[in-house]
Amino acid sequence: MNSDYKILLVDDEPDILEFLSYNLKKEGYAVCTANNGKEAIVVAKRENPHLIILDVMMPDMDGIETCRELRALPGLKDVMIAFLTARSEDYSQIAGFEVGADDYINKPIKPRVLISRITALLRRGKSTAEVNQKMDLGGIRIDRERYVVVQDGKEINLPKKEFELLALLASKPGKVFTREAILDQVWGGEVVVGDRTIDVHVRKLREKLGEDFIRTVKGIGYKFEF
Amino acid sequence: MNSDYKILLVDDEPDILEFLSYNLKKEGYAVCTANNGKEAIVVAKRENPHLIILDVMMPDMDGIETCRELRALPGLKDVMIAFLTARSEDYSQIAGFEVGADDYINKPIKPRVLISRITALLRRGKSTAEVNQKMDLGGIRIDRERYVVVQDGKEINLPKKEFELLALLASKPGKVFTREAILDQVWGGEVVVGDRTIDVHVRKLREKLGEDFIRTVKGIGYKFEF
DNA sequence: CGCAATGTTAATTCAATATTAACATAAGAT
DNA sequence: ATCTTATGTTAATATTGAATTAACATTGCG
Repeated sequence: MNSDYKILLVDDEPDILEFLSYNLKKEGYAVCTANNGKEAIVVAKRENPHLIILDVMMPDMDGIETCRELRALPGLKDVMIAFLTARSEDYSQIAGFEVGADDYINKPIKPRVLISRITALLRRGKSTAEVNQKMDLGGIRIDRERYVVVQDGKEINLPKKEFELLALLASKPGKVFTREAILDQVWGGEVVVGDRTIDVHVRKLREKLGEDFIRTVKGIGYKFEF
Repeated sequence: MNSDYKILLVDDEPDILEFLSYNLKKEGYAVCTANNGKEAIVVAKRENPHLIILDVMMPDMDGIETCRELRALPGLKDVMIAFLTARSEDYSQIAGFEVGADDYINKPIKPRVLISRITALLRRGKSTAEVNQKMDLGGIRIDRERYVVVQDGKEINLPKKEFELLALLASKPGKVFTREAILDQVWGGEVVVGDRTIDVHVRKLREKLGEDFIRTVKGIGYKFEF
């Protein structure tokens, strides 16, 4: 489903906001909006969208300027940014790309083109967004891309099941995962394995990482803590 | 200097080819041309350009089809491809993005916009394209241009598949590439070859470079490390 | 205490990968 | 074209190391 993606629309004209919002929601995207540049920055910080669509012509702070400020925010380095321009404004295409835009979209907007364009943009952005699947907790970093766990700078290579188990527990530190849930997530629904299997994997993780990271909650399951 | 970048222009109208070529060369880009889709594929394979600009409307094989075939070539996964379209042909924008285009450029073409656009495109592609020029890692240098691998000063000639496999793994040292990803990148999407084929190529690389450069991550894939 | 849940270790099973050699195909040479 | 060699692929078999289990030990809560 497209709702994996959140899109922030920024335009001073409510009609356009409405029109875009309607079309994007219909495709299943999560949509949030802002009426001007200042608001856009606030919302962007809060919502962390995957894509921001900026009208170039706006009072006070125009799209170019907004884009520049957005790009300066640490968390928003990897967001895709597209500009909305009137067909004739060539100058803004130039300025836009210089300021770090990923695409521009001409008005008047045709829904089919819009959607197609956005799909392409998000697909392109995915590569970098996906890379950031790293977690960092209590001196331990789980690096999915390289498939290693880094503890105090040392790389630890874990076999698949151990890695996935650790990743699951660490994905919500403090939360207790029942054995059932663990089997379901790490092993996959249908697989049936013996009772002691999880314990053994936990043992190995404790050997490799230290005894204190995974805690047993008797009668319930296991949790990661640091 | 811009001449780090090679651009392939494809159009059936000599005038346009001439016009674009002139403007791009003036900016310092290396330019090569083709008059139709078939020719484009031949030239692209030979020249390995960073960016291909394709006219959508061409006799025989149109831009969309050409793009599809280009994308299917293993060596050209990372090329940037831009389409040249008449302003009205919205349909081609849709089809174009679906087929893996990175941008489209409207006719009539204004030099300033063209250059700005191309700069942006190349910058975007840089991450992957530039890396593929020359990499230097742990005593190994991969020289795409000369298609050789240099290890401790010695030149090693690798067959195509071995070279591409090594180049892929080395393009992101440490990153684990799944077999699926490897097949997709090195062999190309449609081709179906057995799983053991990859192993055999890995073995040959290990024979030639040493056992320790390619590490297998059981259940996941392979990674390059040094 | 007694019992059920969890821990531990080592042995076993099993699946993924490695290896080799045979076969197929493409590229170059004559 | 035909021969020749380099490259690519497959199939059969071996090997490795991860995953699982079995057997027994320990814990901790009612």
